[in-house]
Amino acid sequence: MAYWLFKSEPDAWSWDQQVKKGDAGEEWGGVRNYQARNFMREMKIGDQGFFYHSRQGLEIVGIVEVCAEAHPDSTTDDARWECVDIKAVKPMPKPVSMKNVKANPKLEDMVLVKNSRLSVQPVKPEEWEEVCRMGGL
DNA sequence: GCCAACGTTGGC
DNA sequence: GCCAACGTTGGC
Repeated sequence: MAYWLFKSEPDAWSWDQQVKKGDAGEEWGGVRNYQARNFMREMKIGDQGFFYHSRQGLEIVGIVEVCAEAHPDSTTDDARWECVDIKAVKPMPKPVSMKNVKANPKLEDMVLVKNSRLSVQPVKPEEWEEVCRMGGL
């Protein structure tokens, strides 16, 4: 079981929209970054991820689960791009903000802090536990 | 809204 | 294959 983090601007695709999709989930399409795509190729069904609101919100608002492994991205004909499907699992009782993440020494190596531009990122198990604890889970 | 950081593109 | 120019992202 691996852990990940998915970033989205709530203007484009928000946690609420993701929740409304329910167990059907939603294709995480539109990613045009090789690093991010490569991480999606590594994902397995059942892997867990944080759902993070960038630009507006700047906080981890919920937990999602991978419900389809990497497949061609339907938002393009370009065969280079693939994506997974994810579904909402549960919201964070207390969303964990970027500020809180930065203030926590245990999370100083998180990709979210180190490379804030990467839209799909791996999360270490110890980071996962720490963020869940901070989020009230 | 600004702008630094990063990834990609394309001329050489 | 280098690297300058450009476009985009995302925290502030």
